[in-house]
Amino acid sequence: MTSTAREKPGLRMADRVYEAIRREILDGRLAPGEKITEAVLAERFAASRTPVRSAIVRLAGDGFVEMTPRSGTVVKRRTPNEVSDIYEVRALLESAAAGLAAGRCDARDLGDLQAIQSEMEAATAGSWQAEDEVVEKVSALNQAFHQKILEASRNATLADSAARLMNIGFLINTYARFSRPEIERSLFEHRQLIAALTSRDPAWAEAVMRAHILGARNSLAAEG
Amino acid sequence: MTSTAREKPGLRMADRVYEAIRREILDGRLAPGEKITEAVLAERFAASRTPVRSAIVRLAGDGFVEMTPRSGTVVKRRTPNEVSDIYEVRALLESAAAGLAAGRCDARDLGDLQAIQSEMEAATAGSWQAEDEVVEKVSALNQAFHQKILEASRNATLADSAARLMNIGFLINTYARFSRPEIERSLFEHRQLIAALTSRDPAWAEAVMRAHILGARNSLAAEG
DNA sequence: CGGAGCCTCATTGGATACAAGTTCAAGATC
DNA sequence: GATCTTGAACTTGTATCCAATGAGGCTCCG
Repeated sequence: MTSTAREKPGLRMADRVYEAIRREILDGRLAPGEKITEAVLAERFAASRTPVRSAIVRLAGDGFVEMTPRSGTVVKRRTPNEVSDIYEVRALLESAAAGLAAGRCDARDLGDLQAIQSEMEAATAGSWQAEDEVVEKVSALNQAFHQKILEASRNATLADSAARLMNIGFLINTYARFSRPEIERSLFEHRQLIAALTSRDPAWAEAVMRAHILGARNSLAAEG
Repeated sequence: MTSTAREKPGLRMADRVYEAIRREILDGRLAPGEKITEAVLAERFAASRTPVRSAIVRLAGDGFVEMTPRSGTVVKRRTPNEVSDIYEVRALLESAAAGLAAGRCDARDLGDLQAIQSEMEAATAGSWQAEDEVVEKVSALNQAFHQKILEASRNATLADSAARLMNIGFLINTYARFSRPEIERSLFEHRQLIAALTSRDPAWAEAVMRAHILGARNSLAAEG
């Protein structure tokens, strides 16, 4: 897996820094184009430059930042075209994953997916929460849903390639992607996806997933 | 780009070490499962542990090695199934790239491809060379050919994802993939690919590329 | 007043020193 | 005899230190 670290969370400073910087980028607290200086981050996380440096190297490998040899590191900018390209490749990979999953998933997978779906619907229905919390929760569950399907494809390489792109894609305008109408659409399409997987229909699953992702791309292009 | 460094090649020790280790893995001089110790590599490359460590972190990100927190690093093993999975995803990505390239490539791209093809045929025809040299040359040209088509797809994300897999895939049994009959088949299919691109036929290009890669997977499974 | 060259300074890259954890083996105990 | 314990050496992870280089500002000249 590319970026899931489930080891004891207090041990490697480099990992904590990696996650922290990644979160700051995803949250927009580190804006695209912004310069990153190792010493500043080191002080912010109460660490030395060594683990910060290691984290930055990893982030560069994941495509979050860009290191230029002796000049410095900046958060990578992405043009609308690049974003569109990312979604295109995601559509390709994840639709293939959905098709495979339709032929390979078991009852447990389907149960997990249904559980995620239920939680997502509950989170959406809960109108007492602040909209920000809803968006955050939905975003996390959405990611879990897609991840689960990738797993169910039983092709680790495919899952990893797609997960990489998912992570990068999520740094763009989460709020536009999860406005209320978008959430409704997402819920509907996820239901379809579960139906397709349950009925073991690869072509259907593939098509729904492709439509799901390309639809997201389109709404992103319209609003972003 | 993931792993192309075209800056002045004497400046960053970390990059030189990265390339060196990567080559050793691709050449099989570092075997899958073998343990990597930073101090050893540091001495071998006349460097300190710092750049070696940086290189290892990058290699882990690229999927060449596996770091376990305080235990050590080993060259990643791949089961035949994983290899098959890699080829499956490559087929998916590169066939899509070929399809896009058919609609987007220009005369310059086609010229470059033709040049690579000619060089490859020349290398094959030259029977005075040692077989090892032929294989090495053909392997490099083959990689260049595929890379060129990825470029011509004009989708950097797609190109990067596929290139990543290509690099990983090439560490497996280069010699089986480039036995004489395989080279002949490769040359033939590359010719078809150029024809499809030249006639701007996306469906054809896509199909040929898919057949090309899945064929390679099959012959690899048969011999490896 | 504007531009080119130099110079200082901030920042990155590498080396070394140190701390902490893991593995492996030898020994003791059941 | 097998297993658990304990200890020592090795290896990784982090901190600090030093060198080298790119960037920005300042001055001097046109």
